[in-house]
Amino acid sequence: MKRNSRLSLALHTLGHMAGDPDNMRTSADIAEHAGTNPVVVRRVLGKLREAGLLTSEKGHAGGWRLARAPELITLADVYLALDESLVATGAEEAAPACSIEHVLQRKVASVLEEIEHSLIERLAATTIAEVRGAGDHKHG
Amino acid sequence: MKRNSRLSLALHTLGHMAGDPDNMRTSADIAEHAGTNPVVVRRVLGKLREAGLLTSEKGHAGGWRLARAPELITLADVYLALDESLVATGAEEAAPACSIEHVLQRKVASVLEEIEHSLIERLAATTIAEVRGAGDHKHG
DNA sequence: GATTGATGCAACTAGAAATGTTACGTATGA
DNA sequence: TCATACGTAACATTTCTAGTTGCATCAATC
Repeated sequence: MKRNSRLSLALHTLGHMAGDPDNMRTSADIAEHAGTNPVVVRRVLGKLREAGLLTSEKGHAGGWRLARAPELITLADVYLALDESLVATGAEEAAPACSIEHVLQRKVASVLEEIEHSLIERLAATTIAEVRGAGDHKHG
Repeated sequence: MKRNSRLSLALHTLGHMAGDPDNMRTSADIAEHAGTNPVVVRRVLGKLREAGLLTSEKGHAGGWRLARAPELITLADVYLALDESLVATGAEEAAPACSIEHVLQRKVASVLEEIEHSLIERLAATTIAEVRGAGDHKHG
């Protein structure tokens, strides 16, 4: 796979679940559909569970399920749950040579943060239900 | 450095140049300011030159300079020049098992493309001049 | 209670992608 | 002619992510 596969995998899986929310799915099933490994699935879905988007159950009849209606899960929820940080960079070099440098560094960082915030706002405008099927064809 | 360092380096350098557009800078100078290597700088700035944002000159008095006023260079110009693709994923697995899978894959991809498009629109709303200093303090 | 089948988690491997580095060719001005 | 700076290729290093294996834990079923 390539970059952004976590986000892609998460959206893919949630989209599936949105079509049949009561159905419990195992990580093995999901992994096969997504063409990856069950452990990878559990890793990603574990993040979503921490964020309260999914629930999981152990044992014989265990598996994964949506924690709430797909109309109430936005792409921003997913993005934030995965700790993605697409545009914002982490901590840069601590102490630059001159103070102008320092000001510029902070300015660049703040601009990028602003962009990231705009991105999250945009993500919040789309729900998993919309990812599923634009609302026009339901799954029984 | 870490991820997104190309975009960060580009904005940093362009911000510097915006403060004194007539000054010619060498990749060695820029690299020292940014705490990296001249070759890396030339790599990144080369992309910006291809996009027409910068000009470079060889030889004794050579170096790098803005190709146009910083007010006319947007963050979208920079982003696109660097061939960044933050949210959109490339080609996925070609043929999924069932057709529902196929539809869902395309749907996820199209949603991500839409998000990326929104991001670029947002980036186009900010110029290098604004990155420099929010427009209130100029450099002579 | 034993078995089966699921998650949870840790450790390790593998591979890809980005950066960093060295070296050399080419062009330009002094 | 020489010093300087870009252009580029080749290679090394680092970092990130996915993939894999193994085992503990827990719950339903036999």
